[in-house]
Amino acid sequence: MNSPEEVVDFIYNGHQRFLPHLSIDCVIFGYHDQQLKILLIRYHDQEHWSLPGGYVERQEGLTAAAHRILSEKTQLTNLYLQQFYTFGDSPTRLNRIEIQDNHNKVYAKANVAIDEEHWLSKRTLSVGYYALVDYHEVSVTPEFLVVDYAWVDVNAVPSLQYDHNEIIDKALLTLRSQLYQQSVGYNLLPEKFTLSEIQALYEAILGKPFDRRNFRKKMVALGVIRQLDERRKIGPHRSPYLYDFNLENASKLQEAGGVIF
Amino acid sequence: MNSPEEVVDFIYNGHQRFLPHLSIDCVIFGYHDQQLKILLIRYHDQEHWSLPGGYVERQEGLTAAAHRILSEKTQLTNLYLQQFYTFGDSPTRLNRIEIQDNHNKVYAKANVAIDEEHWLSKRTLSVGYYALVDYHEVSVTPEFLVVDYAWVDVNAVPSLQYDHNEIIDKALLTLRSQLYQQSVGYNLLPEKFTLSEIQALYEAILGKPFDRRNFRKKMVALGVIRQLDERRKIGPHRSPYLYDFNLENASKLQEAGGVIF
DNA sequence: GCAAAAGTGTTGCAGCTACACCCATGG
DNA sequence: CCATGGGTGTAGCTGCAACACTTTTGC
Repeated sequence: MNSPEEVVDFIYNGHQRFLPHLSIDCVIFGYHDQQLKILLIRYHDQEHWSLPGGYVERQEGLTAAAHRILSEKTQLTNLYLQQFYTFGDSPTRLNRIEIQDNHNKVYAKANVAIDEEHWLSKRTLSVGYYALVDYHEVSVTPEFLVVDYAWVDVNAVPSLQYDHNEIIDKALLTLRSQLYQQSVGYNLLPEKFTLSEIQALYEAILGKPFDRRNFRKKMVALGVIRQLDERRKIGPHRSPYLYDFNLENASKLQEAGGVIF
Repeated sequence: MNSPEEVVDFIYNGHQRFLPHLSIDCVIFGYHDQQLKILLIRYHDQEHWSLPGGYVERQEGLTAAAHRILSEKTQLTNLYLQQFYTFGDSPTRLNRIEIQDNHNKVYAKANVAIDEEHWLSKRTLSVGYYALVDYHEVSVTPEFLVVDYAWVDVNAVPSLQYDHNEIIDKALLTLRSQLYQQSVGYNLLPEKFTLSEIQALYEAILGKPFDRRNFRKKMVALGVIRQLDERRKIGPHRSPYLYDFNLENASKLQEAGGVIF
């Protein structure tokens, strides 16, 4: 929604296009500067930041909706996207007055107001998806109601709107637990990378350091990555080997994963 | 809904009480006769069986709704209940005609019909919860529209309505992957049990046999169970020791679980 | 005494952790 | 030649899998 007209249309006609009472919230992970970051946005006249999100069209699959919303926000398609939980317990989700109030502050920018019977004033459940994106390829779409966006370190997330902090916590837990089953890094790193790079990524995600030698052995033994016959020049140091992801093996890991015995 | 009057009231006034477009489906696992079973129900004039489910009240938390629905169906409270996925992709969920048609067959028993604008004819997303219940304590409530119910072995689930087979598959995967983190067995076994009993349960859930000695070592080492200073008489055989669950340890396992490194 | 179930211990292997020294490169 | 980062191997430990014989009990 890039213009006041589109916002007004959304307010008055959105209920025909979208399902009420249900939204999708996206935890978009990007990796930059040795840090795992999350994309946050801030709506007009709102003190707290939010997760990017959207609504599901009436005849649209849930997964399709998540992909659409994400590509609307980041201009990226074909992302790694994973549903992790559906949130419907937080008291802030049930507080009509607060919800209506917040919406009205935001929509004031387009000179519209909603009353308590409006579909956007109602209680909303939210399906959480997390995405892994290449930080450098993201170009956040400037939306009319979004006055600011920022990539924040996962360890320094401010207090967010509604239950969005809880959503991020759960997303991180899920991401961590799936790190070795899915080829998570595939979407956060360039096609070819050095061992140090992927190790730094894993350290950022899991929040702890690893031993270089053991890390290499584990990743190669699991078949997650493959060493290439190629090195990269990196200034006044020895040239490190490049690696890439072994995607065939990843799908096998995925099938076997989860069940321990 | 135990009477035609309640059904009629639900049809005509349910939209005031419940959120539209959203349901909860429950995969209720019970354990009996060395088999892991699932509770299925069959609605009036429906060929296929279904999972028990229900709707979320407008001001009710999602988890609270799941508990309410489950206790309405089984008369049990305080169950182990776990959300595992939200389903909104299956084409059968988007096929209005089929949905309306099926509903009308069912509701014909109460002599009511719904048109395509009725809230129950609309596309519905479903939040999946799985529950673990003590098979013996369940007394399935006879509902007016439910003409039959059955406990079926997880390995012999018939073809179900909509995407309910997919829901069960995902529930089983989740249950299996959480087996050693959560004290899953706690809800499927009596308070005290023999090693053979819990081993048979784990074999039923994971679908493969284990070695008695290794199984005991693992369960005790993980701190999931504790051997008691008590035996049980079991006819013409040696009296086995009893065990119970070590719930304190379970919560620790849960925190550590998931993240591998 | 016999049939059925339960109790129990050891060995080998695989995979993880901990750990330190040398090499390559550019300035 | 030096500072920085990269490459590499081994030893010990833990945890898991494989495996068989003896004990208890009621009939």
